[in-house]
Amino acid sequence: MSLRHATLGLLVEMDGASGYDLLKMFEITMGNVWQATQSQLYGELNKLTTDGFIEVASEGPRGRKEYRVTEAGHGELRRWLLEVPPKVVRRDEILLRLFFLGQVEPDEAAGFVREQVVALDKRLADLGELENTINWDDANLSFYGRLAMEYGKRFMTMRREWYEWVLGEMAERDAVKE
Amino acid sequence: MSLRHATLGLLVEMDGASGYDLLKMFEITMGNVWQATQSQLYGELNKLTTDGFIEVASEGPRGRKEYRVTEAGHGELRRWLLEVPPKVVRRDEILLRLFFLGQVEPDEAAGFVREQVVALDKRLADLGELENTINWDDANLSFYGRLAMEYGKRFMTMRREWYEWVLGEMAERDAVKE
DNA sequence: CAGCTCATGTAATACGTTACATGATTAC
DNA sequence: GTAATCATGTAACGTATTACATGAGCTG
Repeated sequence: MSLRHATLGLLVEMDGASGYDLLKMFEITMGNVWQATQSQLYGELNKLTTDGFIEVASEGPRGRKEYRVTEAGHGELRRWLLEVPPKVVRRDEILLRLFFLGQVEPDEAAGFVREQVVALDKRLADLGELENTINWDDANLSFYGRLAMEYGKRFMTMRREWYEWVLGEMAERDAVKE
Repeated sequence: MSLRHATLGLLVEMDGASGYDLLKMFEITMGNVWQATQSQLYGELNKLTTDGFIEVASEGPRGRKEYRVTEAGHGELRRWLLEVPPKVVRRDEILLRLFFLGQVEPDEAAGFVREQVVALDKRLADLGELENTINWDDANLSFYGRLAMEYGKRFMTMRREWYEWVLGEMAERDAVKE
């Protein structure tokens, strides 16, 4: 049920927005935090409306609907933030592959890890670029968004170091085998 | 489609097993990597059989079915490992909450972060315990499993340090406000 | 023989992805 | 006037969670 709360939270921070606006916000600021597709978002907005957590504040051109969080919605968000224990979902495709890399040749395994390093460096660069692009005008989004961004950096750096370490371990093992 | 490959990979490493055995293996060794529920696993085993990637090698007491990976299954696993680009899903409920912590009082927000630290310490302790429990007899599972475990440790440690840093940032901000 | 563990399955529901579909408005 | 952008929606399918259901075999 977290898409629901991500939507509510963003709507509060943005002080009202359309589905289209929200979608962009998900792409830009929430890339490292929570993904959402267009279909999913529009569906959720309708459900949130039915449940009374948001309402259509005004309608604009091209069928645009500007949503706003209701009192009930603020309550729900607060309840979720403080009372619902976070559910940690652990599913990492890269780690999963690593687990089974013993089933291919050592050089193929090392190649896989090196590809991940390249991909990671690209993402780190993208993150740096994003950091410069973002308009940190909202006080809350700015403070907490910056914390999340720092997390992203630390996470990728940790991952990079671990990859290097893995390559070292692999090299060592293969050297011993000779 | 990764449950499929997690199942194939584990079946290869275990050199054949029942759904029940696999389920335990998922719980014990794959906790930090890939979660699976009982329903999901049994369903996937039947689909894998239909698709010819695994087969029932023998049947035991209580309707037990011992599965084994077929040639086609080995090929599929190899293909997935080396040719299918890993899909990174970024959804982190804790980070998501952090993003919106500006919407509750500062002390409530700090309380939330502190709770996460406690939960993390518990998981780190569990991981250490798990490390001692595991029977690292299979050469591949031992080598790659150890790499994955090291990842788990580094990940949690990074996270812990970041939480500390977050608490520091929060304290600083609140001090400035006075 | 009672209770535990082993062992598999299904049904309902929720959540997520991909693709398709449509049309209004704006900018050039 | 045509291309790009804004804007929303639905349908089909795949994946995941929860709960229910059932029974065989082992242990004391």
